[in-house]
Amino acid sequence: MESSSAKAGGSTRREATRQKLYEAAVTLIAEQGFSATTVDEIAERAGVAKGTVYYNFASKSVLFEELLRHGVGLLTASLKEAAEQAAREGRGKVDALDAMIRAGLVFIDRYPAFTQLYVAELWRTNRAWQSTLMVVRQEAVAVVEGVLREGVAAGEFSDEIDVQLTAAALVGMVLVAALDWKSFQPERSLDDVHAALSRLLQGRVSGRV
Amino acid sequence: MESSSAKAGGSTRREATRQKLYEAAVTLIAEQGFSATTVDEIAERAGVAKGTVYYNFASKSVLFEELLRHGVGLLTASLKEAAEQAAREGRGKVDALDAMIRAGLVFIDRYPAFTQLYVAELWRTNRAWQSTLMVVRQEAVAVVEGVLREGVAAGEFSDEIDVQLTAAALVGMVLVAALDWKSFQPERSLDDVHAALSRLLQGRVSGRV
DNA sequence: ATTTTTGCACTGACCAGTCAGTTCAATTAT
DNA sequence: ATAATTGAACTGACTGGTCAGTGCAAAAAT
Repeated sequence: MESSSAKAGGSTRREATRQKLYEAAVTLIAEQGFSATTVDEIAERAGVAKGTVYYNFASKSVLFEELLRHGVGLLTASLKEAAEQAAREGRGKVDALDAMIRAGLVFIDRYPAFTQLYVAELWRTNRAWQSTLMVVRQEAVAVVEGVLREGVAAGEFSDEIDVQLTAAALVGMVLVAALDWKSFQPERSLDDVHAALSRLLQGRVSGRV
Repeated sequence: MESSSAKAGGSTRREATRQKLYEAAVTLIAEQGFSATTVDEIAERAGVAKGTVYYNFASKSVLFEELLRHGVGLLTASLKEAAEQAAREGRGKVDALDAMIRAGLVFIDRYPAFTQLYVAELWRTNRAWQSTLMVVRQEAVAVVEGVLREGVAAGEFSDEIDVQLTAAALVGMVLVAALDWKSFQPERSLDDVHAALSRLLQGRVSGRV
C-alpha cells in the first residue's frame, strides 16, 4: 500500500476505485462484449455501488474509452522499451523486432482479456470510441513501423518491403498466435510461442534444415 | 402432406429472403456488434417485416449462428480449392501456402464485413455460439495445418516448426494485414498486399537485397 | 470540513420475441 | 379460362422485460 498522500491530481482512494472498475470492466467486456455487459454487473464485480461508477465516470462508454487508452498506453510503452533496449545494446533491427515480439507476448500473457477486447473492437465502424481507437492503434503500430524504417535505412532490411503492410502483418502474427495460445493451448510456454514466431520472422520456415 | 410444390432445394422465395437477411445482418453486426444490432434494424435493412425474421430463424442468435456457418463454409472451400490446385499443378508446399494466402485475401476482399465480424467474435467466451465458432474455426485452420504438415513430411519445411502455432500465426498475418488494408488503405491493390505477405512468408524481409 | 462512497427507488427508452391477421402463388374445381 | 381453395410466407402492432442513467440522504473515509 502506498501511504504517501500525494495531492498531485487525485486522491489515492479514488484511483483505487477506478482501478477496480477497470479490472472488472475489462474481463466482463472481453467475455461478453460492450453492449452485452451491464453497468450493474461491472459495479457488482468491482464490489462497488452503481452510483460510484457514475461518480467516477461520466458514462459507460467513457469508462470504456478510458480503459482503452489506459491499456494501449501500457502496451506502447512496453514495445518502445523493448526496441530501445535492443538499440542500447547495439543489436540489429531484426533483434529489435524479435524483442518487440517477445514484449507483445509478455503483454498478452499478462493482460489477455484486454487484448481480446481490443481486437474485437479495433475494426468496427460507427462506434462512439472509434476515433480514440484509431489514435491509440496508430501509436502502437507506429513503433513497429519505426523499427522497420530504420532497418531499411540501415540496409538491414530489403528496401522493397512495404513498411505499413509488413508492420500490420507482424502485429497480426503476434496477436493471433498469442490469442490462440491463450485460448486453445494455454499449457504451452511463452518461450515456445516466441520461438515459433521468431522462426517465421527470420524466414526459417521454408529454409531446409 | 407437407411438400406440395416443387421442392428443388427449398422454395426460391424463402431462400431469397434468408439471403437478404444474411446480407443485412452481416454488415450491421460487423459495424456495431451482435448485441448492439437490433432485429428491427436487420429487418428494415433487408426490406422485410420483423415477423419475417422470426418466420425464417428461430431467434436472433440462431440467425447469427447460421450466418457464421455459411460464411466460414465459403472460406474453407476456397482455401481447400487453392491448396488442391497448387498440388494438382505439382507445385511445392510454399506455393500452396502462397496460393492460400491469396485465396484468403480474395475472400476478405469480397466479404470484408464477414471477416470483421468473425474476428470480433472468435476469442470471446461465454457466448451462445461459442461451440459453433470453435468447430468452424478448426475447419479453416486445419487446412493450413495440413499443408504445413505435408510440407514437413516432404522435407520442404524444417521439421522444427510448430505446426499449430505457425498455422495460427500465418492466419493472423493474413487476417490483420487484410483488415488493415481494407480499413486504412483501401486504395492499395490486392497484388500489393499479396506481395508484402509473400515476402514475409518467404523470409525475404531480413535478407539483404 | 470535504471528498468519496453507499443504497436504493425510480424513470423512460429500447428491444426480443409473439401472434392474429393479410397477401401470394400455385393447385384444383367449375 | 376463371373462380375457389389452400398452405406457405409475410406483416406490424403489441407485450413483458431489461437497462442506462438519475436523485438524494445518510454514512464513511481522509
